[in-house]
Amino acid sequence: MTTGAQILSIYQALLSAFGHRRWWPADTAEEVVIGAILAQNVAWENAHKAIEALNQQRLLSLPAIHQTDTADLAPLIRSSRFFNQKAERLKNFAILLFDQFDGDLTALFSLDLATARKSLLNLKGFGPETVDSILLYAAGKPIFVIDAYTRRIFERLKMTASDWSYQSYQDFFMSRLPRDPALFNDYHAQIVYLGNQICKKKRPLCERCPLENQCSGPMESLP
DNA sequence: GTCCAGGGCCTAC
DNA sequence: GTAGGCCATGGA
Repeated sequence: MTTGAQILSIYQALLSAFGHRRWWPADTAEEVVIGAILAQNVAWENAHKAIEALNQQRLLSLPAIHQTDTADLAPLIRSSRFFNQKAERLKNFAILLFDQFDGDLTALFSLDLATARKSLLNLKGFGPETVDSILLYAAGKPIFVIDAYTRRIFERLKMTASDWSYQSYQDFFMSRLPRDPALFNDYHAQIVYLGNQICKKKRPLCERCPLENQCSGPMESLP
C-alpha cells in the first residue's frame, strides 16, 4: 500500500533534481485554456507552434476565437495535429464562455470545483485531462492532473497498474496528498518534465533519472 | 520509411 | 462496458 509520504518523497526527489518548474508556459489564463486544447495527444513543441501562429494572427484570445470561423482557425493550428477537431474544440469553449458567462473566464472559474468540472466535461472534446489541466493551471483549483507520463512513471514505479481508470489515478494522488493547488501544479509539472526529458516510452534515459533507484525501469515491458 | 508524441469520440462486438 | 479505430503533423 503506497502512502502519502512515499508519494511526497517522489515529488521531493524530482524537486531536488529539477527545481520548481513554473508550469504552465503561458502568460494568461486564456492562453492556458487554448494551450490545453492544442496540446491534446501531441508533443508540446507542435502545440506551441500552433499557439504562435494564432498569436501572429492576433487570434490568441477567446473573444477572437469566438468571432472566428473554425474553417479559418484550422489551418493556423495544423502543427498541433487533429487540427479540424481542435478548431471545433476551441470554438466550443469560447461559445460556452460567451453564452453562459458573458465571456468572463473569472466568472466561470468562480464556480466551485465540482460544478466547473461538470460544466466543462459536458463540452464535446473535453475529457478529464483537458478539463483538469484548465482547472488547475488556469483556475488554480486543487485538482490533480493525470496524463500519459503520470501513468507511465507510476506504473514503472509499481505503485499503479495499467488498467487503472483516470479516476482511479486521480483518487490515488488526491486521497494521499494535501489539497494544495501549488503542490498539484508543481508535482504534475515535475512529472511532465521527467517524462519529456528522461522517461521516454522507448529509449528511456534512466541513467539521468532521479528516481532510478526506485523504478523498475525500461527492462520491464512498456509503457 | 517507421515510430512516437501530455486525448477524446465513436462504433462494433 | 470496452477494445479498437479514427483524427492526420512533425521530428527523431
